[in-house]
Amino acid sequence: MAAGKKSAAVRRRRGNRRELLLEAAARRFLYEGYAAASMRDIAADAGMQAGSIYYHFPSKADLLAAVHDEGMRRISDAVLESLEGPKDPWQRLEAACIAHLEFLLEGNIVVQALMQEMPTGSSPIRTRVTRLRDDYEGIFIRLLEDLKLPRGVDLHSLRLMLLGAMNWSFTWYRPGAETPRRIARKFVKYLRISLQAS
Amino acid sequence: MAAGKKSAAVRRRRGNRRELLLEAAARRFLYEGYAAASMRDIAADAGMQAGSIYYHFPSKADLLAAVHDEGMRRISDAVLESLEGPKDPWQRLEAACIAHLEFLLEGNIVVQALMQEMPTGSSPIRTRVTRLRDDYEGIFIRLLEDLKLPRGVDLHSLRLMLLGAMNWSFTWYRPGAETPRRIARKFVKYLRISLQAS
DNA sequence: ATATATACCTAACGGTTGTTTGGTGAGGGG
DNA sequence: CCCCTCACCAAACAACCGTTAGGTATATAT
Repeated sequence: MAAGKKSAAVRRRRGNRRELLLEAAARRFLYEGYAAASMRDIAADAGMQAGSIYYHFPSKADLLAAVHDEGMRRISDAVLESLEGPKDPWQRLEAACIAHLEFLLEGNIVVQALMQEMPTGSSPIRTRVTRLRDDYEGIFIRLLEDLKLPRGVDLHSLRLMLLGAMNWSFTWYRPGAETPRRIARKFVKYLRISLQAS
Repeated sequence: MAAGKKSAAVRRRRGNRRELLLEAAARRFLYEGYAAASMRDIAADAGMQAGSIYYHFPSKADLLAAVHDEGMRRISDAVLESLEGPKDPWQRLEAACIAHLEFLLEGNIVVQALMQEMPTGSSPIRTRVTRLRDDYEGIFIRLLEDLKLPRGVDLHSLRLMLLGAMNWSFTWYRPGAETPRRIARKFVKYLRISLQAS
């Protein structure tokens, strides 16, 4: 069909520019924060005018939401892909943590922007982003369940502890020192020693 | 001396208003973020005009720095005070973690404002705040050293893991559920099982 | 060749921002 | 009584903000 062909070509062009905009926005949001990042600066980084952003996104808040959506999608894909290889439950947890930290600390800027700022207030945007985050963390809940830990171990607190330690590393990580892979391995090792002993 | 008497009275008046301003600023910074919080709103919360802030602080950035200074001072005092009782190293660590989490999750708004936003860029303000933070975390390094853990345990990573897990709890903690005290106890318990077993 | 949709640009709008300036009443010291 | 410092107020400043309206070049469809 000619109609389908055209549609695909148009989508490609639109998508390219849109993605450029998304990355520019992510970078500004990450380094300056949402409120301090101006639409004019974001547009300039993407090589366009401020008003042109509104062809792609209806508002600044929607732009932030789009960055969050895309970031969550990318890190989710990466973690799920890392789980395709290993079969042993502890190896699977380790693989997921490595993927999580590598994407968070060295991966795409869109993923890193997730750490800087949640959409504030109680807007519908915030609730949707929160749900995306919960879905993602659900992956780790299932991984912890598969470990068949002794009863009495609180999987809820455990997940919060592990993800908290990893996410906070975003605030102190510096590229020269320890790799994300080694950090992830260490955190999992500590937990493993702990919980197998009990 | 009459001069000394007057000076004290003046200082008291000045200090009271300044502190009110500091708490108003902390609340706005916490709930809206630094950039989104306007000097007019902060001033209104403290019952004064926007311009009057500049009698107490030379700029908005300095106001943020003052909030950080005060917050770090308060949580440091609280943690150090919690260490005056217990003698056993593990009990001391637990006491410090409880004090840390209680102040962070339920304590004064000035302390909570610490979690929202670090001063951005590479300004001298940021470096000073970073040093304050390092000093504070030094308390925990010393507590971990006192545990006399088996060699091979990386105290550096351990501190980052423990503090990371605790600090990140700020993002998911909700007042109705588990208390900060119980959360802190759980985190320390996990570590304790882990490291004594190895 | 004409029509149409896409992907922008230019220019402007009203509002808000951090900050400055000049003034002012209260209250204690001499 | 005067004076002076403290702790503010009122008003304005230029700059910048998110957003909108209207125009336009390009590429495709007919």
